[in-house]
Amino acid sequence: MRLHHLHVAYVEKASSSSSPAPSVSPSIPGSAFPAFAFKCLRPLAPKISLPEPRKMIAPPDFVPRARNASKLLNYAVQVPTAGTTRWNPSPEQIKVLEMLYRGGMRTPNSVQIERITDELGKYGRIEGKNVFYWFQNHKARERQKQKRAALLTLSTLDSSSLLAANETKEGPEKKKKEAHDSLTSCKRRCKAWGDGAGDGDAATTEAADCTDDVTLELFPLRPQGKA
Amino acid sequence: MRLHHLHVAYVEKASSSSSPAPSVSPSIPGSAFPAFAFKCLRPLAPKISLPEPRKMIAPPDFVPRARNASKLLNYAVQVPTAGTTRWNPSPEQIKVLEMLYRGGMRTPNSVQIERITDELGKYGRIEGKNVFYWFQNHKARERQKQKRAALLTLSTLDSSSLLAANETKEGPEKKKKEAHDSLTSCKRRCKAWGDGAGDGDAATTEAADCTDDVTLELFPLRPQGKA
DNA sequence: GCAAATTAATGATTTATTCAAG
DNA sequence: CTTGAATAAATCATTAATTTGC
Repeated sequence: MRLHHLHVAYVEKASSSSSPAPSVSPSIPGSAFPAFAFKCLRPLAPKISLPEPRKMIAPPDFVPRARNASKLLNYAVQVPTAGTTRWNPSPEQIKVLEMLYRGGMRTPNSVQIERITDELGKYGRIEGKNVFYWFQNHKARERQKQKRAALLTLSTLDSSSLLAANETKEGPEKKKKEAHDSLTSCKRRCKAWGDGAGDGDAATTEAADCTDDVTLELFPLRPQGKA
Repeated sequence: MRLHHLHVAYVEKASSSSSPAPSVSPSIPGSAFPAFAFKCLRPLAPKISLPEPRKMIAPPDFVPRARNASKLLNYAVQVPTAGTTRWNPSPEQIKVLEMLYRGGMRTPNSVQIERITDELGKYGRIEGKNVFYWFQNHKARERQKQKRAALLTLSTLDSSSLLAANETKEGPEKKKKEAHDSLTSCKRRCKAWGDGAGDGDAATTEAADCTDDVTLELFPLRPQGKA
């Protein structure tokens, strides 16, 4: 009954970082979006326009994980030539991302990610997945930070049981698994963030309508358009 | 000093299965692979060949979840024309998927997914994400089924404490969070399932080399090639 | 002062849990 | 109730800080 949204991945230009010019690197070729930048195109059958096109998660790459391979068999791991490993966000990028986060953005949709990626691309190599991951991780870690602080506060003004001995050096100390949404009661708050319903060829959707509860514009610098 | 791997997304061919002569729903347009079908290609810099090219998850679609959207604002959700909502696997599809699962496949890589999707496309509408999700869910649910059975067995032959009252109607009953890998000791067994390291243009990798501990061929019916 | 060893942050995956369509 | 779809939590792995020995 819904539309089917075909997701079209558009390739990134492949060899992009030949001359990174690290700090601000203006010329990040292509690579606007890795792959998960698919948008919902043809419904596969003449469907009506959904309320929203249903999102879609992007499954992993299916390639098995190579846990500590590089460590185990580190034979001649030469040339750290250009940064090609994991994304290393520049201060500007982090600043903007945090601004957006504080603005209330939790899980940006494809259009938003595209914008953000495009914008942050000015400050260094970045891909859509980086933006996505950043929000995922940041959200999660802010939450757990808050949680920790919360129950530490509770315990402090409750019985002062000195549970500070927990994280002396033990990072993952079994976790409490409690207080899932106690303090951070804003569980699933503003889940409706834009739409991402790029219908068919209308890829130029504004996506600036997300006036949910935050009034922060995505990128005031770039109201619209690609240029 | 590490090596880096750049992951390059490759576009899907869009309309590959133009005339599959399917048994059930004939006109499945393209959609051989959604987007998460990227593979790790060139390292962007002359890196040495990794043990394996590092996988890459495919971040969700970024479109916010529409939990009960269609229910909340179900204004004129007309025409249930053709099934376009969620994938409804045909018996043949399920049969093949279960066969593959029993064969040992847990998380197929992109090449495998592509194949499976393409193959199962003969039996009805299907997308790569469906295959991916199926394996995810099936794995998870088989695991929890096994876990449940395991500790139920234990409790039965231990003290017969009748903990069956737990899941009368309460699906998510806080979970035990215990016995993470007690009975299902095969934790992360055959994680090495193929490679997905389609090197460069050699997209016609066999992907039939995964002779890990299962000898089941992916699709004996279709040894290789698209046609 | 620098480079190897160690620790802390955090980017990237995988797994578990939840939601809702059929 | 089953199960496809999506999100959140947990986990892993890599990179930057930091420390230590020279």
